[in-house]
Amino acid sequence: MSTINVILVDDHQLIRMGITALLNSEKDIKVIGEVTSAKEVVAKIDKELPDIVLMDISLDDGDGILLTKEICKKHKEVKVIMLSMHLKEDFIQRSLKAGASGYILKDSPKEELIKAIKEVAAGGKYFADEVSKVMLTSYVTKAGDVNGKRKKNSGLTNREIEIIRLLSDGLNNLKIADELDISHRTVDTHRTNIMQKVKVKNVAELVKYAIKNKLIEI
Amino acid sequence: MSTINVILVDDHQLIRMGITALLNSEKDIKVIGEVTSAKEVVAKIDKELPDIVLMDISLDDGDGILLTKEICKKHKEVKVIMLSMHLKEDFIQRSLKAGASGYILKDSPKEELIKAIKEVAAGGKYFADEVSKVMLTSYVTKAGDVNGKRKKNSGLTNREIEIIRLLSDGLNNLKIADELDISHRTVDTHRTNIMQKVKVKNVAELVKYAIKNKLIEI
DNA sequence: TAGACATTACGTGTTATCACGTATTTTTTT
DNA sequence: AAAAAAATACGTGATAACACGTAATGTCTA
Repeated sequence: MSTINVILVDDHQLIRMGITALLNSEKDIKVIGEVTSAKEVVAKIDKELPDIVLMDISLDDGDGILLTKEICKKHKEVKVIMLSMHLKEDFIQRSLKAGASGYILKDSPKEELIKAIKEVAAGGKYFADEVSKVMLTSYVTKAGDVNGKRKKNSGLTNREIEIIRLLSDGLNNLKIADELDISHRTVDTHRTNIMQKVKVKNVAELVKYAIKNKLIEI
Repeated sequence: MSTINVILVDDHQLIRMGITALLNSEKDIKVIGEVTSAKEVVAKIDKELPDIVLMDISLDDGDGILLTKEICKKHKEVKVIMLSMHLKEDFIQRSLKAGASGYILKDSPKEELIKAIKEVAAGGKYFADEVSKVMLTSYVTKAGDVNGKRKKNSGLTNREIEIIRLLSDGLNNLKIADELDISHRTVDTHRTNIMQKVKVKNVAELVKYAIKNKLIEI
């Protein structure tokens, strides 16, 4: 088996170092690049074309899920594995929808990370045990629509959820617009619609809603 | 110089691995134990009596700062260095008060960690550059006097906490003023002071701070 | 292919927030 | 009693949020 080239996206140096140290002890896997901020991710991947991207889900200056979406759309041969601190059903689902091939937790045993990389590099998918369990539970409880068509999300669209998460991160309309590459007026529209849908009247309540409904991590 | 014995307290395996890998490349430093939960910390330290404890500030099942206090009180020869994800003035000051000898960020360069350990093991103190800057800023802005008087005005006042609760409930300045029977300009002042103290720049971040610090419930 | 929904974007105006301040009064601590 | 801290309040100005709208595309699907 040829070497699996990995690019690591995480804004915490110690975590990057940990993973790198861990992966370098595997001879089949090579970390060919590390990226620390959302801004640099796409350019780096365009340039290096790795087999696997290990993507931290919560970057300081961006959103790992959005980046994943972009990457998967642009480079079909590049596989993305999400790295997350916590088990959040919403994150898992949105990661999958964005095109991620795996989802593992930062406190999973090291074997799991290596296994995940190998499996995904071989064209498969990999989810940590706990993640699979959450997915299953969710699948069961959401039964009633077999075709993966869930709608009961208080009627929030994907875009709206994205906006909520960025709002909750403390970004203002302009920064969100910048992040999503749309007009700030559009963000304003989304915000208005969101407020109406979830029946809140300001950001404070929206953040609490987002936390309550596990749209964001605290 | 004899070997510096380190115990590592962090609930995330990958971070523990990263730090261990990093430290083991230094011949003067040896990681003699890893602890993953708050419950086990004190017993482990009682038993091993390390030179240095690297303490994650936010453990899943406990509070790194409280543990630090306990350790420092019990074992004067054991030095604690805090490991934190973020620059929070409040955390820094509480850590110092608890007896920590250092405070570094998880995304600081690796040299910094090693330097910190050596410095603290030698009886000194070490703070990451950014941390020192926050401490200085705080010191300067809080001291309106030239005499270099020490104000350790770290915590939030009762009134400020009251305001945070109401803000987090989605009330605006006017409604809060009404609720507390004070002028809305006073609320504005409190809000400004709060934002400065906890180093956030808008309500979204403040709500998350409040939840994180258990000032409010969700 | 017509209809529904999602996403995009703008106009206009009011109100709130936030960032600078300064400053007095009350309460607590020394 | 003196000093420090907390709580009170105001001035000014820039920027952002919020509340109404309208409306053009894009996308999915019944």
